[in-house]
Amino acid sequence: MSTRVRIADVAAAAGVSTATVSRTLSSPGIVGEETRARVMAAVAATGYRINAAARDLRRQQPRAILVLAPNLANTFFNRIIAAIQDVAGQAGLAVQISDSRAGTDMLETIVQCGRADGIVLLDGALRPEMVRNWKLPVIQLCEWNDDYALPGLQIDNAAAARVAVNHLADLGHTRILHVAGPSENVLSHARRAGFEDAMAARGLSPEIHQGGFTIEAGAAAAHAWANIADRPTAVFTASDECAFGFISECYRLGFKVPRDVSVIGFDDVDFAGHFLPPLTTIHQPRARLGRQAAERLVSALQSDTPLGAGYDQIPPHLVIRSSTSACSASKRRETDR
Amino acid sequence: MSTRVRIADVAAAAGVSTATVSRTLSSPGIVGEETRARVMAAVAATGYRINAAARDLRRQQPRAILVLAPNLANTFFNRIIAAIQDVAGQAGLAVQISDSRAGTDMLETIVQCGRADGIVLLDGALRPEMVRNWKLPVIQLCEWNDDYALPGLQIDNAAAARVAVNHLADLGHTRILHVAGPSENVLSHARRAGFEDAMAARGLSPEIHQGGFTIEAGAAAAHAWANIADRPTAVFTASDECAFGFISECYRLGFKVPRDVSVIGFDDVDFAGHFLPPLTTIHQPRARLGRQAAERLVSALQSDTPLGAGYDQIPPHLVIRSSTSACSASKRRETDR
DNA sequence: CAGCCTCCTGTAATCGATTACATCAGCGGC
DNA sequence: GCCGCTGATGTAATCGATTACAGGAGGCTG
Repeated sequence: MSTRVRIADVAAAAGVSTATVSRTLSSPGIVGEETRARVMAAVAATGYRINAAARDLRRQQPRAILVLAPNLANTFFNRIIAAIQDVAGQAGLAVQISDSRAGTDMLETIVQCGRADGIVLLDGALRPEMVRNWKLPVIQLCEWNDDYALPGLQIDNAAAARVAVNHLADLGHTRILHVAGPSENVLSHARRAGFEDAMAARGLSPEIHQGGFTIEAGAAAAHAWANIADRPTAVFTASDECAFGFISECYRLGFKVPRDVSVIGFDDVDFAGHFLPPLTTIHQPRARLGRQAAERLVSALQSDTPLGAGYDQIPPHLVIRSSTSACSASKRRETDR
Repeated sequence: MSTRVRIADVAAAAGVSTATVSRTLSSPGIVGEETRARVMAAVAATGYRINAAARDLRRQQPRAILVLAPNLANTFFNRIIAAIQDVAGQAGLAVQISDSRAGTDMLETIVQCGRADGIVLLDGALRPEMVRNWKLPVIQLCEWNDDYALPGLQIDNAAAARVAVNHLADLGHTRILHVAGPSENVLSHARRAGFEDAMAARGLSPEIHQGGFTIEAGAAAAHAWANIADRPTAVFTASDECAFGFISECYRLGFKVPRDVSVIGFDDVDFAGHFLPPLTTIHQPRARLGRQAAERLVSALQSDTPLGAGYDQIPPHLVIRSSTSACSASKRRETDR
């Protein structure tokens, strides 16, 4: 038994042809009952497992989906990928993952080599000419790019930013700083736009610090914030990581949260509720996002219908914890100078 | 161009046979220079990409590795998987991921269907009879199981626990509590054994709370700790997550870290250095672990030599931050009662 | 010039499954 | 008894690449 069991071996063991074995396995209904039992017994006895390459070649579909993310090391993607894997696994599809920043040629090879039936794309910054040229069904998730002309799923980032601003404004804050994400990122844009909208609607003037999604960017923003003469009393950061960095650095500089500054994050990563202080943040239902995107893709693949167009937007949900509190600006102003 | 470009199309465009195209692509050295140029031009002109299923079938190797992890949603795996993907990508191998807890039959199908050349196994709790029966090269990573009889790579968990104990003992702590991981987990055992060893070597009596790796387990452990009449002054937890939960809950209960209790975590996850207080913890070089395991597997695959046996153990490295400090037991004891 | 070797390229078998088509048994109706 | 139909199964072509083997061109040696 050193060599792999082939369908012909099963056929021989069951005393039928390979066609019958194949049919028994893929559409049991059309073979005779007694034959089916014999074949199943032979399959069990030989320990036969289908050869994926041969099936894929003949059927011209690999029964797999490809997940492309800009940075697999980012903890944000975990639950998303886990959910995709879960849905795909249920449907009998394999999951391949790749770094979407691997380089154009490598990416083309990965996508075009026929190893995947469909793609979940978590990166909005690839070359649109390349992406548009892909012949597989693609669904964008979290990030998006209008130039891809592809369907997508994400939370309503602009609305989320508005919710964040309104929460802070309701607490009495009037000087609100937004630590924005990377300038070229679509999420940064949407969140920043929502921030500016909501501030305008409240009659407040927006203040923006060009930051990033990382802990380091948050820490740097804290320094910038600390150096402002008349410091904003609230900060809305582009991500939880950024908020963590901001808060940690604030403590290091001698400030306290929310006493000296209220902070709202974005994402509600696993850890946000256990931070000190527990972080008020916009929740991203990552498992749900992954599941929903995967389900949409899988059902399109199974029914062989196109994915459809347009974006599904999930309404934002603010989780209020302890990093935000009512503005104590008057009190602070006395002690400040 | 609606249908996929095949090797025959390239051959026709270049005016050569399919064999020559294949040779040009896989071993350019053996075709004539002028021919090679013509073929390359034809490949570029047609946009040809090799069909993976056909190649895999003929070559009998899928050029892919499979990563099996017990819980993909766990943030611990991110950097490991990213590193594996990086190494594999460089070598032209695809990466497939699956949940190792998907169920025996599904797992068997995934492993045996011939989609992968080798496996990185992050789960030490699968049925040994199943794993031993796999015909692919497998390397265990982080977790291990002697009954698999497979090579592996991990940090020296027992030594790490000893380092943690020594650090605390050097700070003057004599009452040290270990919040252990899940009882059936191999990492829990190794860390606990190392803890007990080191305590014995120091002439201290080990105290153990049966906990877990999660934030919730840490929080529960904090309650248990708080209820001890004569509380240990230091805690060594099974994981960073557990430490976070422990510390958060301590604050909620009115204790401070490290003032009232020193805490050491395990893993040094991304976030540990930015926690409040920054967490003293055992560093797990996750990117390195992933890279090294992948390199060992890839090189075995490329040279077609067996993986070899035995475990590679990486020496532990303690990162000292601010969640541990010298024992102030005498001072505390005065105020305690 | 024969003989042989090297270098390059083409022909065709092959990997292991799927499936269109052919075949055959059994049955019912006229 | 003949025809046609249905349902079950076998035969063999096929998916798209790789590669063993064959063959031809050109050069070198004796």
